Amino acid sequence: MKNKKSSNFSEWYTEAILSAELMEYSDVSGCMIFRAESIAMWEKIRDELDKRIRKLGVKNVYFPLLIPEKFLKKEAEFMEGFSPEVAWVTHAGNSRLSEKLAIRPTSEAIMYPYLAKWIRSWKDLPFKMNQWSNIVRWEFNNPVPFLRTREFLFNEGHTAFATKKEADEEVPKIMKIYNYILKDMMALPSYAGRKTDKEKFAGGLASFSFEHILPSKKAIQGPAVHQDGQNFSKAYNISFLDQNKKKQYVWQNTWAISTRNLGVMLAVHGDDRGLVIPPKMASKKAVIIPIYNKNTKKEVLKNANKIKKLIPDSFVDNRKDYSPGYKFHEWELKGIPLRIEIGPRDIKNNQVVLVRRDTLKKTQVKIPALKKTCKQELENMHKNLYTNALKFMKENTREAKTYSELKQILKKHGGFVKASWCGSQKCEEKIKDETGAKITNLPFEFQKNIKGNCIFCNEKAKHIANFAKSY
RNA sequence: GAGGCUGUAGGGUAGCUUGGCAAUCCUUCUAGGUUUGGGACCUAGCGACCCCGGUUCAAAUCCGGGCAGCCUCGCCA
Repeated sequence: MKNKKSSNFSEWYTEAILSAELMEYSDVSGCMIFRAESIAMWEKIRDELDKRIRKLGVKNVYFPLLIPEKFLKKEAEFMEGFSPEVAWVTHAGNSRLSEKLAIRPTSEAIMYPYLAKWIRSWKDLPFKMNQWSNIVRWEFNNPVPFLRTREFLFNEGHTAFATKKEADEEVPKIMKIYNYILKDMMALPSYAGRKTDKEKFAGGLASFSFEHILPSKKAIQGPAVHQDGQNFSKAYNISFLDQNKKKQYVWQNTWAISTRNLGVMLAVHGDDRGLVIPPKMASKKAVIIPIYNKNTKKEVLKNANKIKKLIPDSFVDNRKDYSPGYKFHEWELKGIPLRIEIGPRDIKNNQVVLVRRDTLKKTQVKIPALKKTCKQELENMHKNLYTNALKFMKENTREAKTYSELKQILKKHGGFVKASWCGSQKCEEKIKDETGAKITNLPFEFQKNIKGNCIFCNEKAKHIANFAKSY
């Protein structure tokens, strides 16, 4: 690694991801190549989410990539929110298409006309579907691996209910699943909360999100659940006859987690030696590095292979012509959670040298205890990564009692700033204009016993908001 | 979409101010040999001036335009 995380985060991040072979730039700016190891991580998220949403009765579907322009225009606010970054297909071969087709920036517009067709009766509800898709949002900002790619992957859950109550009840269930993925798989802390009306999803009623902090002390949005209310159902005429034969519009939710979160995870946990993959996200959890010479080679390799069988998701790096030191560096860069070194000296003592990627601490472990120790160390590593990340987030969450304090903290430290807010969009906008910080969300955990006055207008405060400059 | 900085082999670089390149060094890669407890060594080899124009006898170097990367700002997941 040429760059240090602490002194040059952006370049460290790009260097680590490219050299760990997770991603490659393609010739189309912003459209990046997700290489095998990053897709393997994405698949872990996918599998876990699938497993959990299936239990809620959600079924996977697949809708077309291309959306007719007229579909997209049905919901005005939504269209307006996305139109600057929609990519269009205008030609087939040399002939111009009679209607241009949008490459989906998200799938509401292609899904909902058909939902309108499929949902007729109260018996058709609730209707719960999910799609794993690639979408294109043609941003004009600098693309950054995972964090900002023009094409990215996400899940998009789309559910429809007969009543607002049912739609409301789904929100915490989905939030809980996302929280599991963030906290228990990716070792990522976050502030979960409600978006303000200004920041919510275009065309929706309310949005709930998880907000993370990057090492650069900027906030970045994680997964989100949007309550669309009846905005889309009215625009796309998704209605049903209720038990009283009365026409009703459905209440809808959408929810998503994207490949951006992989970037957040890599950025948060990595160090000056490269990436650190949280154990539950690593498809290879341990690398076994044999150390031998001509005379001991056979013996060492034999023992290394035995250990491979002992430790789940481990592999032996038996490449010739690479010194052990070279291999150490390579796997540290790639972030494999555990390294097991085994050489003649270890074999003699019936032990190995175990090194954890996060602490880099070496311990000698007797082979009979190795399986258990590895399992334990992987758990400890997960806890340690989460604890450190949480500590960083908390250290970078400050409280502002006055507006000038807010400005000062943002300027001096960055990160999140807790401050009381009256709830008016006017104050929110003015603060954003003047400081560059927006309300990332209104964290659930901050909303108890609200006292005091709005930091900006001094009216009675309704919320404690998290302000931050965001990615 | 606006501004600033940058662009030389797979990666990292020297050269650019003052045009003379037939392009420096390290690393990776390929072949062979010797090695292997924290990026081993020897020998041989492959590999680049972002693109398009212009100025000039001559352009990596100067000029114009594009594209791409990095950093701010707006927007987003």
